[in-house]
Amino acid sequence: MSTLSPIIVWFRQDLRLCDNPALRFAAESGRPVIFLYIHDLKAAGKWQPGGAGCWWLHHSLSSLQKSLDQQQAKLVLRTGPAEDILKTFIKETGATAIVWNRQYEPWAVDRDKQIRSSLQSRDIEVNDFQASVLFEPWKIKTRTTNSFYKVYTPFMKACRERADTIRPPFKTPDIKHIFTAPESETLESLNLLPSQGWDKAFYNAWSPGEQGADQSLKDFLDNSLDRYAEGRDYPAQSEEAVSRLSPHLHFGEISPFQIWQAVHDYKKADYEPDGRTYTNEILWREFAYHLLYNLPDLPDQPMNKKFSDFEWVKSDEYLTAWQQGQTGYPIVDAGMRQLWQIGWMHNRVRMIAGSFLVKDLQIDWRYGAEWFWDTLVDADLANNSMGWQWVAGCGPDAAPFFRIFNPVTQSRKFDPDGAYIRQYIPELANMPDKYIHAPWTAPENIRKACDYPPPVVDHAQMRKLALEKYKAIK
DNA sequence: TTTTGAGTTGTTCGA
DNA sequence: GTCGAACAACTCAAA
Repeated sequence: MSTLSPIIVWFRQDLRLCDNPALRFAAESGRPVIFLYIHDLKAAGKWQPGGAGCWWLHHSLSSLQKSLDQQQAKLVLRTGPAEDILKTFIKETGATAIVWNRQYEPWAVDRDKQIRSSLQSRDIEVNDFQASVLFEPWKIKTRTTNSFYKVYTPFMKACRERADTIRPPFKTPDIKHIFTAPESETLESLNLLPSQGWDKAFYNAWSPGEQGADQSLKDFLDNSLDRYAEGRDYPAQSEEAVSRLSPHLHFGEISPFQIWQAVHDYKKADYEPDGRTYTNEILWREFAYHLLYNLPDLPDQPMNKKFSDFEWVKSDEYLTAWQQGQTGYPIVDAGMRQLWQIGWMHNRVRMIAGSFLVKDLQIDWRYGAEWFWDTLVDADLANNSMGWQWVAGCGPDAAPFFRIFNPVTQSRKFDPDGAYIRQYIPELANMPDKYIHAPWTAPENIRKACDYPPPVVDHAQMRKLALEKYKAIK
């Protein structure tokens, strides 16, 4: 029997048992372990999880509960400000140690710093771990100026030079001592699920939780990795060759270490170019965390300050049309409806839809970021902020101002037979292939037979206007 | 210090 | 139909 006082494993965005350094530390400490999740929506301020994120969180917590149950352990749920909850909880359990895995969102960094010093002043042993990024965002520095990277390619090269430091994933630990679980709130009482039924289609599209994440990775390796470099651009279901791991990664149901290892282990000889293209995406994620950590303003302020003067259009009508998938540009609308239906959009289509909001409708990228934040199951502050700044052209590694996506050209190229469009826009089911990418060019009788809106704006005209505006802020 | 080369995902135009 | 160049100028990172 253990006479040691208990240790708390504070779960946050690391809802997994495998490759979990904090959990591993606790299990190896010999102390009785307590498993805690704190529900504190206020901590993140404006960036608290949106509707889709809450849906995922509910099911991910449920999955974690089940996994712990199998180990005869219990996940304790508590609601309230993290620091208060922890202090009470420590008093209640007599714990003298706590562990967690690090987060990098500015609000989380501040919160954790405060909690760490507050607990340490009460003689609580605090240990935190690197778990959700391959490289700590303060560790990768440029050779010449010893500052953080602002351009992806050199950052990526710097990461690859250090690839040998990427550790193999840890196994799920055997937890020998489990503390008798204190009282827990029920998962239902956290109220994470929507009261209206907008989440119906989510259930078929996703399996939140660690097992679902492992399965997604396995499916991706088995079916898609060896055609990823090319296939990743085609959003139609029958051709989709992406991993769909983004929500699992966001909630930490799987770690980048597990992915890195799995990709490198898988058919080593066939690593190029698909393995490299895919791991480059993992490194894009690293870059987003690198930027967010070093530039806490990233979610709200354009990196390129000239963009503070950009004259964005204020139009509720345009914004609503975009959000509801009623712009009259099928590829854009299909993407926005996919987002609404399953809380996720294929990356190629995110770029097209994002470009359309910012360059064709000329609406401030922050409105796009907010909408994505609320509707994406993979809403992630680092990825979302960087992605929108990139598409708007104001990011530190932005697309050149003249790179404006043509929604018709993109549609023809990446959804040639319109399968993706037809899946999400049933009104266009019978539109001939010839007109599917630009229905306004169809003869009137065909157009009239479909209940689909005409284009909200003229692309060629708006492109010209956008180019002029971009020139004006120089 | 200065120089040099490069920069995720594109489009259009003219030969 | 295909192909290469132009589309600005600037900032970043490394030599």
